[in-house]
Amino acid sequence: MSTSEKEVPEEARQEVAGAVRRALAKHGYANLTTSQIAEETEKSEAFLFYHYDTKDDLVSAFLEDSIGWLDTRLKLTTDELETPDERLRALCDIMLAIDSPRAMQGINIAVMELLSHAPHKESLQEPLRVHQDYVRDRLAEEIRAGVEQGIYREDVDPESSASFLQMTLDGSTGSVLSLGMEDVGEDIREEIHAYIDGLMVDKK
Amino acid sequence: MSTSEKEVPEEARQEVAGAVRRALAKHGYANLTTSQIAEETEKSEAFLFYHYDTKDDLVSAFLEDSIGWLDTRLKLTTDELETPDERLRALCDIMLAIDSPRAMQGINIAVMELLSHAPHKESLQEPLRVHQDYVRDRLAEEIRAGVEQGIYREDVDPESSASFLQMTLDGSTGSVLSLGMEDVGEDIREEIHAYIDGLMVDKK
DNA sequence: GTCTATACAGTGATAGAC
DNA sequence: GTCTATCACTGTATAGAC
Repeated sequence: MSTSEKEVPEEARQEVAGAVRRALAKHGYANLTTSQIAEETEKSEAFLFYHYDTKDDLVSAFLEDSIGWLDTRLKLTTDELETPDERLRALCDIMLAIDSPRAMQGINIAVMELLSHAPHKESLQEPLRVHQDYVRDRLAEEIRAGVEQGIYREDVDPESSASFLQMTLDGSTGSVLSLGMEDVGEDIREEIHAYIDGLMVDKK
Repeated sequence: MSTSEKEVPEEARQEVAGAVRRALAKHGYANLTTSQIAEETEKSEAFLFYHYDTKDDLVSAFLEDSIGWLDTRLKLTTDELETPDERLRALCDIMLAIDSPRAMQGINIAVMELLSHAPHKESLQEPLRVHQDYVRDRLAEEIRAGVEQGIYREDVDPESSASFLQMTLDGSTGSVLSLGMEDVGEDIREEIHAYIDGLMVDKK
């Protein structure tokens, strides 16, 4: 981390993170340039390099901001739900970016893209791992609560099921959103909810 | 497609496709340069531009070659299996790149990476869609056969289940392989096979 | 057909004025 | 702190020799 976090004022951080998000949405990571990021700002390109040392740092700033954003969004939604089952399904819906604001979709796609480039870019790995772990832990948390409350079967392993759900959600973001198959989205959602149904104790 | 396919001799196609695959595995798509591709060849950089018009065409050549490669590999494996259920599970294992040759893992990761950049690169979309459709159709085919033979439940929708499986396989490639969580791979495999178990008619 | 050499257009990052 | 101007460098693609 070439840019120490304390140095950058909150206002600039917000502006940069948003600009990177919009630039990523428009141009993708592979062709992302600092001048494109600057275009999404009211400021100039030099503004970016005054606050951050390198282009990598700009992307990292976006990633950290996204995790915070996601955190807030997930808390907001699940706080007003009663049962673990409702919360688990709501979490999946959010990650599927169904009925979500534009920014959420942008974040999901961008994270997916960065994820696929992580093997070749060390600086991306740690923040992405934090992001992935955070989501999986939230899923596992609700599944575990569901098991304890007798909603899900005793033999359900919260960790494995959470990983499985996350893979599917990631994959969905990757191919459904990326290739623009919007119509498949609803199908996938139903399949995911069917999978969750399968976790529940048989109600006869 | 700026480079007509007929023009390029088979020998050159093979050499280029392999070089792109190795270069992609080493450096990733975002930082891929034509000189890196040339380094994976016995030839020079100009050799590439003699046979192909643009860098994009080089990547497309790799994609088309990969689909052919995958096709052969899938046929080879499934041909020697008896039941749709065995074949479906074998297909999933291959896509998970478990016990697969290096080249297969490289292809999976590369396809994943290209997939995530597809929204921003029109030239990638069609070959990738072909690839995705091909895999999903193979999965759906076996599921449909399984339903017809009474192995899977009557109410299983082959298309939806195939999509769901594919999302999970893609997601697995994306995060498991990309972030280097090799140990999670076996867990995911078990969950996928458990999902397939869930498609089967209850044996009581 | 393949090479070496190079043209030409960006790109990330900096300098110095304000 | 933010700008304009600019630099050093890399990357794609081409020219011309062989």
